[in-house]
This record gives sequence, structure tokens and C-alpha cells, in this order.
Amino acid sequence: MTFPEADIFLKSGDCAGQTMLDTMEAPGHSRQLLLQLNNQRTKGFLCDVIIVVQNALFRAHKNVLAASSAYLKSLVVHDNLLNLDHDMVSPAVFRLVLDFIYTGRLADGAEAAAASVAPGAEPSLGAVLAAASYLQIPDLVALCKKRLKRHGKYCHLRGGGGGGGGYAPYGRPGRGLRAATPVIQACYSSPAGPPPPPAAEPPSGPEAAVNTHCAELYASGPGPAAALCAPERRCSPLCGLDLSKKSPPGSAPPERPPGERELPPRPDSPPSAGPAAYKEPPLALPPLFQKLEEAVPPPDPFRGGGGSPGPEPPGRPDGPSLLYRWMKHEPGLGSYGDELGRERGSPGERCEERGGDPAASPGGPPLGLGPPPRYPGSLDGPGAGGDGDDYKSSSEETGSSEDPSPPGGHLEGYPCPHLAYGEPESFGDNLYVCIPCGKGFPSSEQLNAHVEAHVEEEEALYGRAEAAEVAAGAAGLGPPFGGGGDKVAGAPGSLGELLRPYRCASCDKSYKDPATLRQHEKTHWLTRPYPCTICGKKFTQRGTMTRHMRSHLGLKPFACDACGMRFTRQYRLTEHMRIHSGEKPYECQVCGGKFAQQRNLISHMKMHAVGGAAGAASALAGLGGLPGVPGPDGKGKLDFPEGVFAVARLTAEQLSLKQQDKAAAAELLAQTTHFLHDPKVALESLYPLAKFTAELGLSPDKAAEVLSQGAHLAAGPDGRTIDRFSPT
DNA sequence: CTGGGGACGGGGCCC
DNA sequence: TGGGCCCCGTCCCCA
Repeated sequence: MTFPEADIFLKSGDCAGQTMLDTMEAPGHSRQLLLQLNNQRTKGFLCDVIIVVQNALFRAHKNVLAASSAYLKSLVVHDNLLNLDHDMVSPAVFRLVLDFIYTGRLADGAEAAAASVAPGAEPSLGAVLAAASYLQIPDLVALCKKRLKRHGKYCHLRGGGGGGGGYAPYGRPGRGLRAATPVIQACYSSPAGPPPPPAAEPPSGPEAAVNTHCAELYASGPGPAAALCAPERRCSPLCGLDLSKKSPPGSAPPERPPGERELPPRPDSPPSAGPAAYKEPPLALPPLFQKLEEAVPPPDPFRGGGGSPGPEPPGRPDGPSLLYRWMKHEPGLGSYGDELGRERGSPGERCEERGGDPAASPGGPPLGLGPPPRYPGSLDGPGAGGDGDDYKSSSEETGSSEDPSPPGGHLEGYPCPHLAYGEPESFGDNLYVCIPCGKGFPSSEQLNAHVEAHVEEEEALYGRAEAAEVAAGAAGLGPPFGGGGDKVAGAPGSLGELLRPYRCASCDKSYKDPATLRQHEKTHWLTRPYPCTICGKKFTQRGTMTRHMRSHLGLKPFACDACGMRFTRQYRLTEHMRIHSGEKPYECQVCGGKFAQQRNLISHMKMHAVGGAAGAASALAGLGGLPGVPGPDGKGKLDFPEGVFAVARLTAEQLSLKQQDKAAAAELLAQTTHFLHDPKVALESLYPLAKFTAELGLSPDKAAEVLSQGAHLAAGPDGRTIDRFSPT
């Protein structure tokens, strides 16, 4: 094989100083170099790019890829993680391609070998040729054509299946090809492929330990690789992982046409058949993965051992399943969604999704003691069988999930939103019912419009601020006065309850939907369910963990067009772009200073608050206290009550958070009310002030004090309004 | 040396 | 599940 750019180098000798170069050229140098590179690749040494092909991951060197393929070159420039269109190249084919890139050889028995590498993919020379064309590797294209021509017509030889559907067809490690491809995950590449031979038993012992890099990399023990994979798809824990979020221009693989998807799972797939079984010798792990291997992931209660041929110790999940759960499926690889869907489809998951947390399994930890050791109905359960064939359609799922008593039951002490709100009375066709007034509507839109009317009504009655607070949920702020019986958001039948009916049993925060509530409830767990498999740090949300993983992998998919700087999050990029645009939307209400980033404004406001309550109060006093009056430095225009409140809030928050002086914080808030001369302004400000006072954890007395001190200022014509804000 | 601002990374949390 | 926002902390630069 010749590399295009290497050619340039080698041929340069023809141009000038050829004699010199000829005499200096070490024979076999390029071959030695390739051998070294390939050796490094097999060990993951200095590999700086991961190529995702359907459900397999390959590690490689950017330079080598770039030197071999114009297409790959365009990709590796931008990303460390490449997603290849598996319609164009299957994992098995890419393995051959990668081997070719690194060795210049196309395995002699490639056809036969590949045919059984991945049942279903059955790569032929034609497939390799297509992939080579797609990847723009002219040498491989030529080689394939040559070989096809020699054979006259390609006739793939189905391999013997070599033990467990493994990679046996590669047979003897011919010329370094055998162990050449350091695929991180090996699994059957296509659900459409024939299932592994019936006799295929999950490998155990040494075989299992070496059968996949995946297992080597992520399994903490010699567990069957099948356990790592979703049924049928034999999915990898990393398969389809898309941490890149975004492909560079021109690098995005062609997306599937809408509606197109991979073939459905084979119903006859043996539940626990065929582990992903590349029979490659164990390879040295790169440091990162050695670390992965060493790290024993903490128990993941959400682990589903799909396809696991045998029971696994509860609470001792393998790494792969952890990874599997945090992987993201790229839209372009749409079929991966099936896996997620299947995962969701597990009864246990459905239970969990519905708020019936599996933690409630008998003997499970009570509230606050963390999630359960495992799904009661997880994929490795008897019924699930592991092949996912019990995956229900959404409707079926809905139907099954209506079961108010999922296997896991509900956490004691946890409200079950499903039970509480999921079974309304019969309202005929008007299934969308307004709780406060009992009116039924045929559509959610109409109900929403109706609710809007309620909001406006509340606005008219109680003032915009309060209504807005209620409408916005004022989530989790709980009772403003700590009374416990005056919960704005949750009073039975109140608008607050209507809008945010799902309340946390631990902290009284309320949410619009049960999923958010469940998400929130995890923040109360002592055990965080999503551990980072690299550093072990645990997270309450999977998304946070995946984001965290991106930082480990150095994946920064969001690039600034102006300066090229890259970010891990879109929001960061948006924030960053303000530097280029000069936009500074965040203005200090005290001094008028403007900031491009809100966090810097906050930091700045804390600077204003230095000195504690007294300092802030004096600062407030020095502002004149009148709306629209320029600040002391004349720079900014004070916007009351927002300005006052902002400073007071920040100061109080600072005090409270530092636990320095909650009383001082309350005092400051109380003082703030003196600036609210306008009854209307006071009206709009008192409640949030008092609420915030309570939010800070201050005593109800202090909150009441805030109100009382401001109430006389806000003695507007609507006495009822003041009553509304008074503690009861 | 110190304080303040600019910029950024990371985590928590809600939608 | 991802996006968005908030917050904390840190680093760097500059006056």
C-alpha cells in the first residue's frame, strides 16, 4: 500500500537530490513504520481518535487515517470521535479497511472471515470495495477491484461460525491481521443478521476474558460479553455513543431517510446466545482503559443486563452496562434508538419511568437511601429473556405501564404521581380536565388555553408578580412562610397544584411532570445512580454524567466560527460568541457595569455585596432609593424594584449561603422593603422578597417581618392583596 | 501584591 | 435525552 502523502515524500526523490535520498533511504523503513504504527494501534498507544461504526468502536491514529483516506482526513481534523455511516460501512468491513490501512494488506481470507465475523453484515469484497470508495481509499479500491477481477465474481464463503459466532474465521493470526483491529466493542453488527449458532454458549473463563476488547476494557470481570449488549443487536456499551453531539461540516454521515430503519429484531434470536466474540488475544490497554478496567464501578441500580446468560451479582454491575446506559445514539444511526426503546420497554424501566421506583422492591432502601440494587424487571429477568423481544410498542408500553402496581412498587414515602394523577375520572371525550374548576376539554391545547385564563384571572386578583410566580411554578420554594399549610404551589385544588402537581416528598418542590419529579428526587438520594466509569464520580443525572465524560474524552463538538475555539456545550459557545459580537446583555443594576456572561455579573454583584448586610444596606441607602435615579457613580440607572431587590437578594443569598448571618440576610431584605414606596411596586416585590427570605431558610418570623415592614408601604387600596401575602 | 474583570471548565438542576 | 440556565471555582490579565 502506498499512502498518498507518503508517495509525495518518496517521490520527492525524483525531483531533486535523488541520489542523496536514494542512498539515505533505509530499506523497509516504511514497512517498519507501518508495523510500529499498527502495533501501537493494537495497544491503543497514542491512539487519538475513536471511530464509531454502528455498534463497534475502533481506535486509531488520526495521522494514519488522514494519510490514507481523504474522507477520514476531513473528519479527524475536527473530531476525536467519528461516526461512520453504517449503511456504507459495517463494523466488520471497517475492521478490514482499518487493517488494510495499517498493513497495506487485505486479508486473504477476508471474504470468508468477514462473512462470519458479523453474521448479518456478511461483508463481501464488494462491501469492502463500497466502503473503500465511500472512505476514499483508492489503494483499497484498486485492490478490491483487482481481486474481484481475479475471482471473476465474488462468491462469499460463509465461515464455519467458529465457536460462538466469534471472530474465529479470522482463524490464525495471519500476518498481523489477526489482532490488528483494536475494536473496543465487538458485537454483531446487524440485527438482521443470522443469530449466532444455537450451540453458541456464552464463553466463559479465559475465552470470555479475551473475546472482546470491550470486555477487556470495560468489564470488571470475565462476564460474558453478551451481558453487555442489548439483545439481538448485541450492542456494545459504547455502541452508537455520540459524545460529539455535532459533526464537523461535511463530516456528517448521510442520514437515514425518515422512516427508514434497520430491520426489526429477529424474534427467534436466542435470548442469551452469542456473545460478542471476537476471539482476539488480549491486548494491552491504554492507560485510560486500564484505569477503566481497574475502576470497579459502583453499583448501578439501573443496570439492565440484557442478554445476560446468567444472573449477575446484584449491585455489582459491569462497566459496560454502565457505559451502555450513558451512551447516546446519533440520529444518523437511528436504529440505535431501538435499543433505548427496548431498554425503556423493560418493565422495570417502565416502572421507574412512571415514578414507581424500583427502589421500592422489597428490602430496597427506603427514601433517601439511594436507588435499588437492580431493576426488578430488568432485561436480565426471566421474562425479558434478554433478547428484547418482549419489547412493546409504545402503545403496548403505555398499556402495560398503566399497571398501578409495577413490580417494584413505589418508594415508601414517595408520592406516586401515576396513581395520584394518572387515572382521572371519566369525563367522556373531554379527557383533559382542569382540576380547579373541573371543566373538561378534548385536547391539551384547549386545556392549556383554559389554564392561561386561570393565570390571567389570578393576575387580576393578586397581581402580576404573584400570578407569574405561580404560573412559573415558583418551584420548590415551598411555603413562603414555612407554615407547611400554605403551600402556594401545592394547595389542593390550587392553580399551583394544577400547574405543578408533582411534589417532592422530601423537600416540597413541585414539578409539572413526573419525569422531572423523578429527576429531582434523585438529588435527595444518597447514592447517585450515574457513576463516571473513568473517574468514579457519581451524578444524579445521566446527562450530567455524559457531559462529564465528554470532558474526560476531550470532546468539544461546538466550535466558534470566529476563532475556532471549541466548547463542550452549546451554551458555552453561545456565551463565547458574545465576546466576538461585543454583546453584553447582563447589566449591573447598581453601577451599570455590563457583562457578556451572567456569571460574571453575579460575581460582580457579590463584589457589591462585600461588607455584608450593613455594607449592602448602606450601598442601597446611598442609591437614593427612588426609581429611575442614577446611581452614585452616575453610570447606571437604577431600576426599582428590580435593582434593589437584586442587590438585596444577592447579598442575602451570599450571607445565607455562607451561613454567616441569616438574620442579617433577613434584616437586609426587610430593609429593602423600605425602598418600595410605590404600593404597586411594593406589592410586586414583597412576596418575592418574603418568599426568598423563606427560601434562604430563614425563620418564618423573619419572613413575616419582611412582610410586616413592607406592608405599611404597600398599603394599597386592595387590602386583600396584603392579606394574601400575610403569613397565616 | 492585590483586587477586579474577562473568560472558561465543571456540576447541579429544571424544562 | 439534550438544552438551557445557574452557580462555583479557577486562571489569566491588567491596573
